[in-house]
Amino acid sequence: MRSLLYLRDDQIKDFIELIFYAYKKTSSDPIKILKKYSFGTAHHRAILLIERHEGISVSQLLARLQVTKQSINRVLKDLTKNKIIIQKKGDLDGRQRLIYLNENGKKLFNEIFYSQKKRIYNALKNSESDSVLKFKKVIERIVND
Amino acid sequence: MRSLLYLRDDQIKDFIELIFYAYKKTSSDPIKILKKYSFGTAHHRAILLIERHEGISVSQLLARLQVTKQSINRVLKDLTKNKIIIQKKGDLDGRQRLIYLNENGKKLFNEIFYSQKKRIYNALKNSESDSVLKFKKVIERIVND
DNA sequence: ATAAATAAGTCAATATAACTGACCAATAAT
DNA sequence: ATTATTGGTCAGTTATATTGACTTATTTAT
Repeated sequence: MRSLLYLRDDQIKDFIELIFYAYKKTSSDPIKILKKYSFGTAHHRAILLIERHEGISVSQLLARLQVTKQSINRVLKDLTKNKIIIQKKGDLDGRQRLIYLNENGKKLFNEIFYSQKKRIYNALKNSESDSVLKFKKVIERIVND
Repeated sequence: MRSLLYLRDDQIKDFIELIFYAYKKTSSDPIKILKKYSFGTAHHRAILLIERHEGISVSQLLARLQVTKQSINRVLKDLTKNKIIIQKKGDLDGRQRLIYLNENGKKLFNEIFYSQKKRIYNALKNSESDSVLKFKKVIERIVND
């Protein structure tokens, strides 16, 4: 196996470190906003997923967040109490409780998203579209084994 | 402001989601290995940083992990007890306790790294070097505001 | 030489976010 | 009618981090 310059161990270690900091930074931006509701990162990730997949079921949310039922339930309770989400009984499958952001929730999402968008936008605006698309392709390959 | 295709809100939301999964996946690969020592993600991140910066001081480690002194101390105690690291008094500044992996620690690091490397390597091996370099540039821009 | 600042470590109490395991109710699939 | 699935819940536990106060050793500044 050729030892390609861009695949040397040091480069790969760099990538692992960078991925950690990228996550850390993009997820820490909205913390001040979420604190107003005493929400944490668990609530944050749930809100992002619900916005991207309106009407998602509890088990789908569970699979995406890779946490347990007990864990997600605490979060969903908090979000419901604070009138961020509503849950509707599924039409096709009455066992499911499909989750939607309500008006309040959409407002909160936009606040959160704006704080994260700034970081990503600033990072990408000076890159060529080619770089951005290639970035996306590579990160997708990392995510999907 | 032009609404560039690759900078639309949906794309940016994709990126935020992808960064989360990239982090989640690269950090979950080594969990089985770490469980042998009853180490968690806190120990994991410390080991990675110590390997990349042999002789790092406690306060530098602290700053990079962005946790408190009390928090890192629990981890360093565990790592010392399990003979993963050693701490040496600094030559230039005797107050510092510089941290090094010992032989055992290097072995553990290699085990961990190999499990993560597979994922990154497989993702990158079929990409052109150009894509990989551009990926790195973009993620660096995301990390450094 | 003495005082102030810094690096590291520690004690105690608390918060949070997750976990395991067991169990139940409603609904769907066979 | 039986079994499987979706979701919810109770109880107990673990991992990781926090705040705040305090100590020791060492370095820097006056």
